[in-house]
Amino acid sequence: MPRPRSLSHDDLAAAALAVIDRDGLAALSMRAVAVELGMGTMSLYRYVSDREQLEGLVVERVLAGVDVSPPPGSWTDQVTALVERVRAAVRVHPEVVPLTMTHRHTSAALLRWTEAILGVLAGAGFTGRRRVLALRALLGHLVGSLQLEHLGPLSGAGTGIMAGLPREEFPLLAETAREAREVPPGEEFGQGLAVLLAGLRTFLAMDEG
Amino acid sequence: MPRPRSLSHDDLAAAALAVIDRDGLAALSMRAVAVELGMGTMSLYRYVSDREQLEGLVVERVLAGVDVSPPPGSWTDQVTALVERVRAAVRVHPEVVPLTMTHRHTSAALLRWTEAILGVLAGAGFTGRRRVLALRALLGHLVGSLQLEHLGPLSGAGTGIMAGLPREEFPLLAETAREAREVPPGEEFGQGLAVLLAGLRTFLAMDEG
DNA sequence: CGCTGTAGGCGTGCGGTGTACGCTTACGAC
DNA sequence: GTCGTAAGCGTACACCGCACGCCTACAGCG
Repeated sequence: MPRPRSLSHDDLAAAALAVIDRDGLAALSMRAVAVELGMGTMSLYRYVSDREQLEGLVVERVLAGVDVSPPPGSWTDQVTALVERVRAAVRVHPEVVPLTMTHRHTSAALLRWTEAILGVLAGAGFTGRRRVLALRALLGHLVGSLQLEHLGPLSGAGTGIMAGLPREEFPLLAETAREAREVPPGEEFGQGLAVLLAGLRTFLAMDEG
Repeated sequence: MPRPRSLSHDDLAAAALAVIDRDGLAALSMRAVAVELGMGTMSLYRYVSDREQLEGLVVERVLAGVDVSPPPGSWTDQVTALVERVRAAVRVHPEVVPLTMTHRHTSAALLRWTEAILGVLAGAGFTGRRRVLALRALLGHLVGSLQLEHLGPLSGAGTGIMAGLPREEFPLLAETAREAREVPPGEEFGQGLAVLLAGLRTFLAMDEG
């Protein structure tokens, strides 16, 4: 009976995401989001109990569009597609990567995605503890790659520094870093995933044979 | 000729680490470290130009003790040992995990470690781009596993929530989460690494054959 | 011994953060 | 038209990193 809400949770998330995309994750603050929405800072707390919860809404918004239906193909193709879709969704907003780490376990979208991955793994013959470890390994690769790519891409400054390291002390590192500068992020991620899947396939074969 | 320094960089790092271990990473502040050292907040800036640099010192201290000499054995055994040593060093101070992510590329200890890993990979026959991708995959697994373990261990609350999910909507997730609660973190990490190494081995064989 | 210059240590203050609390005000139902 | 509820906001507090300037302990020198 009192006045109706003028904003939805998704409006909040969109405003926060706009701040992040424009000014970076460090610029995300309750005040900044309030300005973005044209309202007072404390008004946000009518919709959200916490900065924490607002961050969760942002993550949810980023991940909400991910299609969790496995495409036709082998189980490795299906896993690859599902993992690549998450990566693609996150890469559109690189600055939210740290948030996806923190709020990983509260995202409904990610729960649905995990269920889909588990479905593929189960269909491939992974059961019990093997399935737990397979999921965890895939998740580890996804998280690790996103993190590495975000705060130290192969083409970035860190690699440049390594490439210029004294060759007598770090011969391999210097050479490898020079090589690394020419590896595009997509290939890095994809090949790493392929290695992991090859390993999982041998484990599966061990189990069956 | 003026009065001598009364603190070393390592003293600062030790004090900061004490704060982190006692009160958590969120409690790390220049003021808290100063209190820990029994001095004024601004005195810290005689030793350190920045909070950023102080964090770097903490990471360096945590990683400094890691032995980078590969043990005898196969190349996979050597890689496993080196990776496990970093994991062991970081696990002593779980709260610094996020810092190790951020300051990864500025740590001298980690550079030496990377050089050692590359030495093992080179000895095993990895060259050029293959070596880049192998290193990156290993680093991805290390980072991802540390991150996952830190903010969502299999035995933690998140897994418990998943285990209690509605079975009609998330049948596999609920079942897998129940199974996951009994997987110790060490096994999770070790098996994931084993899978990755199995994959790398097949890639190496492909290259040779 | 006393002087002197360097650099260690510290106090204050500024602009930022998240958010607790209480007020005003718009609105739907009677 | 009146009333109750909840939306929206202003103020205030405790915390943060850090710029700036002051005071002072000390090593080297005459």
